[in-house]
Amino acid sequence: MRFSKSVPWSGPILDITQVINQSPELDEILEKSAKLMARTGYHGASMRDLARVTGRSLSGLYHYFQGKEDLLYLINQSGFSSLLNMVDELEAAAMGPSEKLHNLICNHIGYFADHLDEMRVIVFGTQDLTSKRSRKISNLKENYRKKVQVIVGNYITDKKGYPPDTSELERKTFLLFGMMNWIFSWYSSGDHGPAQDLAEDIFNTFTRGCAGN
Amino acid sequence: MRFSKSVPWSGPILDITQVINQSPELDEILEKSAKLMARTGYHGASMRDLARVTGRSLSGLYHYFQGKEDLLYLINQSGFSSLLNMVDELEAAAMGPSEKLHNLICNHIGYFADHLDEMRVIVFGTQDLTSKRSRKISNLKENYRKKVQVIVGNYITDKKGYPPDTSELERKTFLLFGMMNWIFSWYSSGDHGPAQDLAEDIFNTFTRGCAGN
DNA sequence: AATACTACCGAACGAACGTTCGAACGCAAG
DNA sequence: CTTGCGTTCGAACGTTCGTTCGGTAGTATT
Repeated sequence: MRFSKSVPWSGPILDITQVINQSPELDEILEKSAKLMARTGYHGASMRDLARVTGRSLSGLYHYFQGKEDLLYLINQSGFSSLLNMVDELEAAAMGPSEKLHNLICNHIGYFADHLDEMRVIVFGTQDLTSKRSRKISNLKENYRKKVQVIVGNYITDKKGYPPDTSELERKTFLLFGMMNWIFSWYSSGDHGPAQDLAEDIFNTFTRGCAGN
Repeated sequence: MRFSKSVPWSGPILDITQVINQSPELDEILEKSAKLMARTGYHGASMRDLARVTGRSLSGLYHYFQGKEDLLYLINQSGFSSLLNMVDELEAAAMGPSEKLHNLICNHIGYFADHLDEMRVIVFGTQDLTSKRSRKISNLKENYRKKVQVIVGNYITDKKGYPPDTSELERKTFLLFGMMNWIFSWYSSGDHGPAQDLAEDIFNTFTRGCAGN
């Protein structure tokens, strides 16, 4: 038990870094909530709306989490933890810099395309979380960004024979994130083909874009 | 007078396509509202919050517009109209395809960097507008996207000697928008240098990225 | 049969929301 | 001086918000 005061079953373990949502019901609630919040934003989706789309009663929802804000926190944490897990595996893998960058982009785009609604919620930001939680999510995000930046840096170093200066590397990494993350606003697999084709296009565009000085 | 029922001075002309905010007070309200909404989102900024940041009373605000939703509409309309005006001028200019694309990116990034808060509000979407107004903004956005796509298409055609197929062109255009628009989430002129340098970097990355097949 | 616990709900609470209304102010025209 | 108008405001309206509380089934354990 995590909470000294006895609570029915004390909700999800909110302080853990890993993605262990030990309840399929909560997972379903998170997914359907993200689907709604992706359209309306966090404040735009009321608890009554969330009760309706999850097929539950208003008060019944509170059995799975302690407050509305938990939903936003869990959606963000789940997303960034998954991305971090993927890049951690990639870090350890035996691969050339180019292949690593290619895999990174495929993983990122693949996850994004599979969790478009959650990613849309994440793009809207963490302003509505308590500052402590907002900082926690920001740390996850910054960790991920730095690991991606290392992979991009290794690629450029390998390609050009010398490392890029930090501000150029940082900027290029942000441009890559731009191409990848902006798909939240336009991509659907039905209209624009499979995610892997898109990942391929981004990889080609970015690597060729890094070609010159 | 625009409204049959006599109203003090009837608010802004909301149905016009151009950016004619005939009141500097309204402009100031829009700017300060965008600054707050960029952090909190539309629903996250209450009319009482907006009254505070604009230095006015709650009810006093209603002299300059008819409802909270007008603010969101006007911010969106102002942004897209400005972007459209710039690209319209560029369309008419006598310039080569490469120079046109270069100017387009400089204009877009320059406007974005100068109106970061407004652009952040715009990125959050028009879900909170009435469907009629939401459609109006979507039309402006789609118009802009198509004009940019034409310029990108002319550049690629000129560079490769033959036109790209539509789905490739559409995708490349979205990737360009990704690099440009994603700056809403990271760019500040203090930390990352002047906007024109950034525009240069995006132009180089994109054009080199279009080099291959 | 009694107990304990999980899962769930209807009803209600106080707070905050967007909006309205009547009244006041300053100032230029009659 | 009085009138009318653009501008601003405090107070209040009805609604919706997130959350809480008391209670009820159903199930497993004793």
